[in-house]
Amino acid sequence: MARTGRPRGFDKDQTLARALELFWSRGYGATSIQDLVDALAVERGSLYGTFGDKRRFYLDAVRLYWDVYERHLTAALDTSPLLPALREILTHPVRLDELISDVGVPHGCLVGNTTAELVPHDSEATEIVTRSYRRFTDIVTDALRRAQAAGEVTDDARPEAQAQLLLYLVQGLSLVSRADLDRTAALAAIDTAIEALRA
Amino acid sequence: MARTGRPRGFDKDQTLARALELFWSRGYGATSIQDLVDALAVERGSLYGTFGDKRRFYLDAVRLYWDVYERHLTAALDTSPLLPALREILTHPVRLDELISDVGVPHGCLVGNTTAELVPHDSEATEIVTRSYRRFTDIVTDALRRAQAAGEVTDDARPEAQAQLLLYLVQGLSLVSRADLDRTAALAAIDTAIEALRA
DNA sequence: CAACTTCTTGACAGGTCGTTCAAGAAGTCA
DNA sequence: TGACTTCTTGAACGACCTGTCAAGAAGTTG
Repeated sequence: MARTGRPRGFDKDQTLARALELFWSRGYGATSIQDLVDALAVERGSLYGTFGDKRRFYLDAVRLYWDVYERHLTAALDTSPLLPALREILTHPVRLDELISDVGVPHGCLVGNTTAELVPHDSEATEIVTRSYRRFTDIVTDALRRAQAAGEVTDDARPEAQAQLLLYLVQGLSLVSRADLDRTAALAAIDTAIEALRA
Repeated sequence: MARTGRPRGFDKDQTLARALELFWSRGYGATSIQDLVDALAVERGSLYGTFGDKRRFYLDAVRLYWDVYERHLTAALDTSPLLPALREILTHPVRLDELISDVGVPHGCLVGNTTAELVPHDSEATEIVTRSYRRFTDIVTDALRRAQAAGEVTDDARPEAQAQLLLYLVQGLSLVSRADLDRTAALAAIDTAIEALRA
């Protein structure tokens, strides 16, 4: 049963991806529907018809953000030795190629930004970010467990605790780098953390 | 030269402190002037007359927050051995007594929240949070330098890098704990970090 | 072709927001 | 007391915001 009626004049996935960029750099509250209409070249009614209200639109963007990130994370950590890959993941927020806004400053992690702005008073947002954090620690814990077994990573601490620490590190780094992107200091801190994990 | 005219009917400092609480738990955008009027029992005109506009009011609250925190930090780290005191500082965001909103969830660090919501598009906010981060790392660096000299903390890494790492850790912890306050996991991660610092 | 369905457009409604202001209240000072 | 200064009060303003909707446009189907 093919869809009948007038076809959409824009690509839904691509529009969501571009909305994600906007939400990411400006935040939820500071991004108005009018901003989206202007940036996406899609009229209000079409946005509402396609994505529902603003909150749903935003949460869909956050979900998309996390899905992409999780795929990247899983793929990157499926390797040995682990520590170089881990270092790569941690330095992600301070690299300028992928995570930069037009003013030349990284805009952090969208999940973290959502945590600051919508959690805990928005329960659906809380659920999304909580699940994202859990998945991060699960994926990293698995990788660390393998690396401990291989003798690459110290077993002075449990992999769960190490993974939780790395979650805090990457979130803190993402946040602080919005204000104060000192790449040298950031890389030195990351290297310190990586070295502390070495067996 | 004594001030003439009708005296203020409320305490300025105390009102700012209570506004800080509100801004802290709800964020800048989600706290309306009406919310402040209701919570502080001070009419709009008086707030504007005393504190200027909303943004100035908020930034003053952030400055107050940081001043209090910095005094606490400096005093707490002026001790030996350092690591127990450092552990105390790091666990601060997950303790419920001082940093909890009415729904029983910590609301993070106001400086970090400001970073997520107002940085980088508000230059004055950016300046405040950047300075706060710098002061944190300066204070912690000094303490670590002393503790390295005393043989308590490892000198495998430079104290600057260790301090930067601790900044990321405490900011990440504050943020993530808003969504997912697993005290056991948080404490295990903190202990892992502290042990990695031990000589 | 005509009937039908869906998408697009942009004006509009209704609410909330930050901010201002004029009039009255409550002090100080001479 | 009267002049002066500052604070308080709450109504009002204009801007902006999210969300809706009716009319037209553009496809599909038979």
